[in-house]
Amino acid sequence: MLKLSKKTDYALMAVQYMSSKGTDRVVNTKEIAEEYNIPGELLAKVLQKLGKKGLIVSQNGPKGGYLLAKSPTDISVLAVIQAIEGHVGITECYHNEDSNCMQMPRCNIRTPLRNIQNSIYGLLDSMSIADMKEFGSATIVPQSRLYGHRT
Amino acid sequence: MLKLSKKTDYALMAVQYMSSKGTDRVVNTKEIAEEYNIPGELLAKVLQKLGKKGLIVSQNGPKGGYLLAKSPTDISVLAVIQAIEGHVGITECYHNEDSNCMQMPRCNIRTPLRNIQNSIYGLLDSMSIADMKEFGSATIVPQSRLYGHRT
DNA sequence: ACAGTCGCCGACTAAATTAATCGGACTTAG
DNA sequence: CTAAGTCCGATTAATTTAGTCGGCGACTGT
Repeated sequence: MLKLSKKTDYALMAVQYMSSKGTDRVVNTKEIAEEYNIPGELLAKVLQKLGKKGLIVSQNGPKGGYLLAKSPTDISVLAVIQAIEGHVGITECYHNEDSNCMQMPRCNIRTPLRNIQNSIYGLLDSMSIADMKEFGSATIVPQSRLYGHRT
Repeated sequence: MLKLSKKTDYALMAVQYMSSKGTDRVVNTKEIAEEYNIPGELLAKVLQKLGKKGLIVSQNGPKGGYLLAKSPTDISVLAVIQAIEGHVGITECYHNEDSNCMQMPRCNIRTPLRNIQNSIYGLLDSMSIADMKEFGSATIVPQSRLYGHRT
């Protein structure tokens, strides 16, 4: 349905939150969960995934928690999404070799959809967490002229 | 998961198919279903939805079927997607008034995600069925420079 | 050294969405 | 008048997503 999952939302919120707290401050799961009314156990898993992907760094024990692994300008929205959702494909039948899609043989939409997908990838990759923060308060619309041949 | 539903895929395939058959030729559900190995009953509903939205025109009785309602250059990919999926929202908590999202009060990602969504909308709206056909055989990549400040 | 806080992990259940099927009505060319 | 088609709502099946549970391991402070 072309929608991000809740987990991904949570991931973006968390990363954004950490970003807002500075790069040095250790933040724990409970703190974020309470800030945004997110089920703690679920958020925990989300953060663990982000950790595994190297986007954030964990610190064990009491007073432990998480830190951003890099500068917010170096973490793309795409990276966060992919960390949680794995392969982000606009369609099943394209990149997935074992998708045994019945339409494969004659499919007439794969190539154009892949192009659309690539454009979306490009967009998501070009936006960093730092950018999100910026756009969050202001109302800048990063609308782009892409093809622009339709009205 | 940022993926189109099968129904939407079917819709795009069908419209594309009709487009390829010319604007005057009446095409029936079975024909398309067999061409692409799509469950007929399901495709039927998809086509009915496209009909209701005025993208295609139906013709009853034997030798009936469907026709594109307009030129393939005037049918955007977005229109087809929206005909099937209704409101295409990258996130729950934004446009939907009754989504009672628990994160609403402090959500720090709504605005930036809306901007991303708008960009995707723009992309999908700028691409027509006729464009898809073009990109289908060739391998043109309509990748765009959008922000371009990340490597 | 041990107790409490916190991350780590996998299995599980519940809920929601999507895919597909079924049954029957309406329309119309031949 | 009948067969080939669309039309439509209800239902079931399958898949995905959301959230829960229980136990383990790491670390800090006393």
